Amino acid sequence: MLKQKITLKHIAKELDVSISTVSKALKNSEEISRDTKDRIQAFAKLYNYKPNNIAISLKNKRTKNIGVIIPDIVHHFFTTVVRGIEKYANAQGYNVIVCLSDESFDKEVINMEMLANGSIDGFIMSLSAGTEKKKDFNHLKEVTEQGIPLVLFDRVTNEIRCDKVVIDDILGAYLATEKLLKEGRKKIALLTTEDFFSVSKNRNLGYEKALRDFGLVVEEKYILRLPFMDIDEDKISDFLNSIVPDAVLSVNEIFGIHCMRVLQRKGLKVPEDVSIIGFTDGLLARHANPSITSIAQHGEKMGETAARMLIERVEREDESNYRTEIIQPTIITRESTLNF
Amino acid sequence: MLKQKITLKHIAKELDVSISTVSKALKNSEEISRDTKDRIQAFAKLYNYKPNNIAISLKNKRTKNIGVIIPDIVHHFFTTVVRGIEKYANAQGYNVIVCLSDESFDKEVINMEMLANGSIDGFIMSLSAGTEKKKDFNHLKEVTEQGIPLVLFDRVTNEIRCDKVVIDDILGAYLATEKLLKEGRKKIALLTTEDFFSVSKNRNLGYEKALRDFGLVVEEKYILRLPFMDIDEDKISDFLNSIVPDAVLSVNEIFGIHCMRVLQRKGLKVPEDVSIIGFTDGLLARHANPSITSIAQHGEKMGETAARMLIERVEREDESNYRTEIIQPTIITRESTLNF
DNA sequence: TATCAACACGAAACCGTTTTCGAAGCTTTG
DNA sequence: CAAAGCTTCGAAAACGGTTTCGTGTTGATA
Repeated sequence: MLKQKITLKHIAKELDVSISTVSKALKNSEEISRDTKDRIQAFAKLYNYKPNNIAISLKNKRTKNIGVIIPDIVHHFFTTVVRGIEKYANAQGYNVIVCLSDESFDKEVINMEMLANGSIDGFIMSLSAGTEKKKDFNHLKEVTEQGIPLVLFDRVTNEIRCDKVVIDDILGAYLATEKLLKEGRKKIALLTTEDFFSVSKNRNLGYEKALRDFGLVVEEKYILRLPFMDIDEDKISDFLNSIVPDAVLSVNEIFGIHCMRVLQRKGLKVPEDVSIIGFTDGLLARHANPSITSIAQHGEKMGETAARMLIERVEREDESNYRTEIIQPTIITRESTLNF
Repeated sequence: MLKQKITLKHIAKELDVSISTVSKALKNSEEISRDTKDRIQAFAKLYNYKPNNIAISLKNKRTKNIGVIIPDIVHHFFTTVVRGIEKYANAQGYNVIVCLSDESFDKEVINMEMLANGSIDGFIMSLSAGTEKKKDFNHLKEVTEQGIPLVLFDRVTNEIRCDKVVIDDILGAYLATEKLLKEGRKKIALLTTEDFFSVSKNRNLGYEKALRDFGLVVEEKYILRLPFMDIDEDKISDFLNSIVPDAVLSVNEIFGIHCMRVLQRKGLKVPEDVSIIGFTDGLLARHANPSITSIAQHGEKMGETAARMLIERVEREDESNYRTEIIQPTIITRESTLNF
């Protein structure tokens, strides 16, 4: 009952030819006579022969696997990136091995080591919070020094020379802030995280730049820095008691939506009294009531781009001209802003 | 500059011993003298030797890779399952190769074939919508006949004999409906999809059973069947014009949250006028305003369970006693119900 | 001193392919 | 008719490991 996988050796023995002949016949080599090829190919089809991937990988030192290491998978943005990677990679005949670092430096290192010993042809990754805090990139350095191609996306570092894909976070925040300013908003609050995230830092910069460009000053009291991934409506509530903004820019979806909840409970109307724009065009923004105007990061495009850069490098195998592709964010207008 | 990966052969030549000696020394074999082992191990450590995964896979016909095929990754439930699989698998030294079927039968088949030729030790999958509609499971049959272990989760079929993990959807819907009834609700609407999804069908059954147990009749006019993955607030609005429910049970998060939006725009208050319970305890339910009472499907536990069942079977390699583990759903009480 | 076990190591097969090279057997050519 | 050239195939090495089995050396024992 257990149909054992058939190998070249089996076919060779059965048809009384050599393994090499079978191999060549199945590749339609000119070396083999029409007759023999027909016999072998028919037999192979009958028994549904498929070459063993592992053996092929060992032979040509190519696995056709891509290793993807992301901090978290229960996260809309990363999920869209993975989808983009998957689509492009699959179309090129590559498989995607996904590992989660769980925002931990140690897990990131372990995962890289697990995959770096032949399992994959290259890495696509976004740094864990732990790594960004620690600023230790030796595991990345080791991998690139071994000649394994690496593409960093979103959470990147200048310490490593490799291909990168980022979005222009400064521009994104600028666009958002500009839109709020053009609606006539003057007291624009910023909900952000601690600064060690490269993305948050850049978003803060864009916000500040827009304010200054419009002749306003950046006031620290309008900025609320919340701990990463911690949703504490009380802190937001306290913040909104200390100042009364007429608009809010949030560097992520979660902070934005909870800010809206707090505002609504204080009896304020969105967008009549307060406009809200949030980063990340995810499910929450789309389905909230009112739906939230967002800065789209185009994760799927980012994933596709990263996969394209990686596969190109894997197949060209040169190690020069590292590029950084910059994805342009766009603003998606929804109900949480005035939109005239 | 390009540090080539070092192999047993390199070490052997450098230290003037045989490859077998190196291999044994690195495994601390008793056969090799303390002296030689020390030399070899020191050298290996110095040059950071790591055995090549592919070679090992070829030798022991074990890849330590698990293939996961899911319909979509930008979907909170599947994402939590993947996380559960990843955690358990990683802890056991396995890697996870994720493939997306995109709800398409053809892609599901292609993905399985790509992985079935040696790349993985076993499959964990949830059927695509296309496959459930087509009722063609030959690709699954082929794989199991080859002796490749398979675990189905959530969207499963009776046609295939293998391990399965499902949640008790009937119970979940029953619990939800029961809660609404106990709140005194009498006119409970059901938002569901077409019947070919095994999950939706069971949820409908649970809803109907609860109504009957409480002496109510199931009225078709209280049931709205929406196309899969299509969010059309107008249809919901029309539905809510034709009947006036005092509670709504939605078989997924999206329908539920949009139903709430429509109700709110009609001036109805949730939960004062209408209670809402939705399946899938995802981001939307958690962060909505008001937050939505949900049936938690415990995706992470499901993933863990599936991974455990698969790895056990891979490592025991027997082919009997297929089990179906049933995850118990639980109700998570939030703001969209009365909760007394 | 001859015998034998223990020790330490190497040769070789094997996993399933690909690919180079050599060598038959046949046909063509001068 | 001999040399050359095709056609068609097989042997063997290679990828990087693991593992079985054999063997030479050493020291102990009778």
